[in-house]
Amino acid sequence: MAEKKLVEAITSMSEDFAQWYTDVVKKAELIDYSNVKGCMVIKPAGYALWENIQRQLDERFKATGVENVYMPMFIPESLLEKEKDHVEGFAPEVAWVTHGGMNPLPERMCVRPTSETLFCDFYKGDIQSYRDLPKVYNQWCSVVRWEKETRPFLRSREFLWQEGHTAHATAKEAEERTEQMLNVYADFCEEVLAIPVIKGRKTDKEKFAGAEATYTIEALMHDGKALQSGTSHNFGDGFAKAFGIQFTDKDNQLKYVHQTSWGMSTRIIGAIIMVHGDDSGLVLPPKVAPVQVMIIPIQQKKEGVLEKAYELRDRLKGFRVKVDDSDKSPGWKFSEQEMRGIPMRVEIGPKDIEAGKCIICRRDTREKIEVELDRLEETVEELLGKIQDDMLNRAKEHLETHTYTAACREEFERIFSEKAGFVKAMWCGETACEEAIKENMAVTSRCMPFNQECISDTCVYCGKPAKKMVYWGRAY
RNA sequence: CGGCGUGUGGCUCAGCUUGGUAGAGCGCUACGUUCGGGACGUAGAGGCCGCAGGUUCGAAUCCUGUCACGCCGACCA
Repeated sequence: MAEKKLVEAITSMSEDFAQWYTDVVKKAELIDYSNVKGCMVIKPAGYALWENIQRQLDERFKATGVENVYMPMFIPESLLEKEKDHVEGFAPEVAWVTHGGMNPLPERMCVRPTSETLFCDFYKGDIQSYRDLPKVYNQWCSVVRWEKETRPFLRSREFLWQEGHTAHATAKEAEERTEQMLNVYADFCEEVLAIPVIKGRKTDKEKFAGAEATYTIEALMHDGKALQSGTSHNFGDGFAKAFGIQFTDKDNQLKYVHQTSWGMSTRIIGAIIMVHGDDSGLVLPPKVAPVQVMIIPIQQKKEGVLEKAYELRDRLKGFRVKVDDSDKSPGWKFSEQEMRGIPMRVEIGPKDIEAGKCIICRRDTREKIEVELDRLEETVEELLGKIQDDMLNRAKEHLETHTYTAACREEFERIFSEKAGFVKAMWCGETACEEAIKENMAVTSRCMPFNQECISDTCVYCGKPAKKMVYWGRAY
């Protein structure tokens, strides 16, 4: 990032990454802070981004047979308490509703931190026969978790997400669905958001409260910290037993269903910012950018300039395109377009019109390209595709060059003291060892990747026989 | 929940030590000149200084309390 700094309003990444993040979120006009700590106003630019994520993810869900539903936002305390591990996991961070108007409620209710219990309660009554299975439901909603420390998108007290909840006749089918949805997330991140991810399984310590197995996709941010970007849980029949969700199978036996849940939240917007952003602001992959092309007229008061800009806009109707016809100076508009992460801008002024050309400037590389006006549509299409591909490739390269391998404890500790990124290392499989690593090194296990490698025979930390290769890192 | 910090026009902040007419820059409005990397001039509008007590002839400034927000830790998507 040795580029010239064009705008003072954004702190540079190298100076203070956290401040850079906050500056970008604000200057790109994604959110405003609100009067409630940890709750944010998502502004048009931020919400349009979420809508694009939502739409494309939803299409991918539906292609696998998912149906959307909506559950209540309140959970009676008695219902939340039905699954022991689950309530222990979430109790510290739920918000309680105790009154209706002036009157105390007979039973307090929490605002959903996640809706497993609600889906289970519903499924209990809705499922009788194997013919009622599978249930493959999803809801788009917000949930509330009363976090102590909050950051826009990364950790807010209320956040938007989707939560899928499925019920199946067999353990095998549930496991398949769990993995299938993890793959949907991973493919979505890579193909749409240009974010490469590591797919794997969480250790027992890190898995979801009440789950038998949690799968995760982990992405690496620009500062070398990890971000869990989507999760998929296999509950086995644990919730089914706690809630009594039974069905009569073909063999006339009463059986418990096997369940899964999976979610992706507005947190992914934080990942987009921290994977692709630079010192000039946000950089959006063309496939999710609410505006893909900003046309900026130069000397727009001169005869014919604005008209030409509108004409180009009309010719680019197949893309998400806008003309910045405000009366700011061109330099201002350039900076504005860059801070907002709009993938491409078209500069058009009297000189260009005379020459039958325009200037296209890529947001990701800031490369300026002179384009014949009659080749505009094809050039824009080609360049948007190239930007998308290049962004993924750069992110992949960053992931690769910031993934290290440690064979022994000395190496493990040295890498984390000198570098930021993922470290692949062997692990004995014991929670106590994992806790010691966290305690002493402030490093957590991110996942046990599906693509296992054998780095050594012994645990990188305690030296006992190794069971799994683990990605370790510092996480958001 | 612990540590640190901040509350003064829309925003960023100065003023507070040593009490005495509420300030600057940016933004905003109007008009004009500009326009290829955050242009400029002129004229305007906009504030009971987070809130509540107290001290004082007099409080943005001193004292007490309180609330809110931000950052960093512990916990979590």
